[in-house]
Amino acid sequence: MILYAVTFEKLGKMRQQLAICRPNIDFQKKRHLHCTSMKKDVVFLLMKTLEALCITSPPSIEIEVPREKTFGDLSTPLAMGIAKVLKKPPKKIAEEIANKLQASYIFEKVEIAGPGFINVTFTQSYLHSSLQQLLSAEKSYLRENIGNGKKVLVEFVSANPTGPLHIGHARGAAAGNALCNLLEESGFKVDREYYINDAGRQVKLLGLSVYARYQQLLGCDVSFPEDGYRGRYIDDEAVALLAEKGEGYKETSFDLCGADITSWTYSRMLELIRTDLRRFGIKEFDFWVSEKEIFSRGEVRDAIESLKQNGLIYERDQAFWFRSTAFNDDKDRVVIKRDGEYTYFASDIAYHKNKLERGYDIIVDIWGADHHGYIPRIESVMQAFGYDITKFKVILVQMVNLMKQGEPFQMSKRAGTFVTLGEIIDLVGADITKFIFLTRKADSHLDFDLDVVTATSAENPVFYVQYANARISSILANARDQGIEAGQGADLGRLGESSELGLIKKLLLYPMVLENAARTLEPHRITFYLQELAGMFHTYYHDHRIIGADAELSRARLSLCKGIKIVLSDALAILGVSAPDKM
RNA sequence: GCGCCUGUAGCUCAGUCGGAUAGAGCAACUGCCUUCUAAGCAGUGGGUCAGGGGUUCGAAUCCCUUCAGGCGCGCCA
Repeated sequence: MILYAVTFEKLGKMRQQLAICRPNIDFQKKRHLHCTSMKKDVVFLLMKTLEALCITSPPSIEIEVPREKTFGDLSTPLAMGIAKVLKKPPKKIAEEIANKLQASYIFEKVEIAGPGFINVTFTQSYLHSSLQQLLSAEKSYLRENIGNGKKVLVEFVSANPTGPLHIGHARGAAAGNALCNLLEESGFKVDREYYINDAGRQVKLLGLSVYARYQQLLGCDVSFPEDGYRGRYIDDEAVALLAEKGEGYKETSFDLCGADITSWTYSRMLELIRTDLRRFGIKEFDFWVSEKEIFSRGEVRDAIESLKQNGLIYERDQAFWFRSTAFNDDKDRVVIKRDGEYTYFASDIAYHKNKLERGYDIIVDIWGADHHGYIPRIESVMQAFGYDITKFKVILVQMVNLMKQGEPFQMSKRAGTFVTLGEIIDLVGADITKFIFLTRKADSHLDFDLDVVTATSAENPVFYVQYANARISSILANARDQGIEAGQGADLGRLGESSELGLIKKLLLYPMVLENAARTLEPHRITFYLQELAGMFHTYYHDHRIIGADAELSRARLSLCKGIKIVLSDALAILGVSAPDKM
């Protein structure tokens, strides 16, 4: 299990930050260490050791958590990695490194195992003082600033405003929300964006559908549009329209009143979407970008014109094509149709140009996995405007298979067989739904069985984690009633049992979990960590009395509990899941 | 036909630029409430990492190939 890897370039930077680069440093000195996380302490020491051994060319330093407890607390395969370059056997290199490391006060043991792993075990005093740091610094101790203020734009959900959100949108919303929180907490400056496809015929069709139902309500024989939306919510909108606007549109042709009805319905749909997202616990979007406005500001025209000037647009068969094959795409794409209309892709070009020009360091699009075929053409757009595609990341969110009693439940907006996000929230709950989504990586298929997720608590891992937090809250409250305040001058040295030391180590791994999740854009790693930490706590709780006769020991254990609670609630907050104090 | 994704325990899924004896939850079975929250704990069983080949100190992970499933390949939106 690799938790950290740095290139030597990055190490150079760390070295500068730490402002110490003498070889032959005194490993007994404490002052250079312990200003940062457990991982950084180890990486720093390894780096110094390599310097002292005049090893200057290794590719990277990886820090892993070994599977087996007997292999120590952390481990590095470093020696195997550099064996080839140094033309020395890995075990020999590992030995030299280990001998040097041994001298550091933070290690109880430094061992060589297997083909050349270096396994380190921390001293109890190191663990105790690290826990103390966590308790006093809280959030700041848990953070690795990997973003460095870089600006990130994350676009997600972006569902057409032609109806309520459904469970597929919810998965994208949960993923995007957690990712944004995670990046923000990792030192990035994040903007959340929702792109509204309000220019095409879909919105017009929405208005037409409501118009038809409205006329039918008034007994007028207006035929329903063939591709119209047949969901029940359309009927509701027609009823609402009648209630609000009266019979004023009766027997009026769509040409005359269509614009009114469409915009009335459209804004209500958008409001519905916003409400559902809010109820789902998704943080407010910073920007709602309207496709229509991109058109009306002339950005589509300008974007195509700019490509044209670069010779990337040509005419064929009375249509205009973007030469995306000049980049990564397998065929050129039409941007202006034979009838003179722009294609959907044309506004996508303009929209992504717009994104690029806003000066972000990283642009993340979260799409439904069925759009994966669009990646090459959007990447082509990026390149056509002279940007590096490495700053563009697409996260594909796989479909959710909604199930009922083990059977697939087919949804169709047009057909009207539809379970809305609002209904899911009422039926299942926002926390459960979000947590289940975040327990899988985005790009994996997911069955969401309404009967399973609502049935027993055991099926819902979110309770398991929240319960640990609530238990601790309850214990802390209990202690407070007895006049004991956690974290106040406790002697953490009293935490000497292996379960206690194990919990401390687990807490100290949290910053690395966050960092890794942020680096890979995979928040689900946090979810797995949470379940492990909660599990360790439940076991500990079961076997130990926190508040007991020994006042000193009680205070120490309360401090440990507080540390666990800090991490649990922090991680849940990043996932966008609540951490109740009582359950 | 071409491209992308997926294939890991009965089920749902983790497994980190390739690392040590492949993990968790659920389901099944067996125990644990006079205690700070039993939405909990402890234990047991469960594997040809879809198949085959290659790369190397070392492969679930990388490459090739076969098979199975999903999705995408519009002058639709």
